[in-house]
Amino acid sequence: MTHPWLHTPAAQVATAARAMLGWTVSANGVSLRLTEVEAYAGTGEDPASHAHRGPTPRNEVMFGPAGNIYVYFVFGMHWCMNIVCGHEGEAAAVLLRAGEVIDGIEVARERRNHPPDRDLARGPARLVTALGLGRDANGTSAVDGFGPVLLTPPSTPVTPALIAAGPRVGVTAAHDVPWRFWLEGEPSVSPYRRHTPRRRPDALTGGVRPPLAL
DNA sequence: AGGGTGATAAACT
DNA sequence: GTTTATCACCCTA
Repeated sequence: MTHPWLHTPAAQVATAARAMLGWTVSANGVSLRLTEVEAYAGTGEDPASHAHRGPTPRNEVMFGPAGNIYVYFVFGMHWCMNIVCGHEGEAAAVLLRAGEVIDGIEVARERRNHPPDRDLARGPARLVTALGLGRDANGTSAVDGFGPVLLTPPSTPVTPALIAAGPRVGVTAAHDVPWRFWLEGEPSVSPYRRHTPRRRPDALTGGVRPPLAL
């Protein structure tokens, strides 16, 4: 079995996520070694998951076969990608948060407008940009060889002692669930950022607000 | 090193 | 109308 996590039930998506560290993602002439991922479970189980409230047009791919890619659009400008896990009909996915470029680095540098190398795929939206992907990859397979993306096992397995876990980045709900996994000591791992509530701009009234009572 | 914030649009209530 | 699984850039140290 070359892709053991493909047959892992959705309830064990965290195990699947750990198992994906060190794997290679290739697309459009760039290959990355995954250094950071996050697990998201399904309906009713994980308030931070897009599938928490059941199927919608956006998240329907999460309910499909494992190995497919779920791409979503956030903050009006960024694309992020997941690998779907769990059996068909269950919703679970692993968000690809960061990777180390191991092939096609010149292409990646151009796509990302020449940042420091460790930032090329440091963060989920940067990772998608470095791979030259977007909306079109949604629903394609990362394992059958016919889609734009190919996910392949590491040549040398990850050292288990290097795997660290902690809370997921930027999520509003379930911010204590330690379902973010990364490889300790990798420069490409994104810095942890807790969700910061944003105050909306004051409407019409000129922005006068009463002093905050502490 | 770390914290604040503007940009910007689709999904959801 | 509100929220958002982010990033780049600017500010204080």
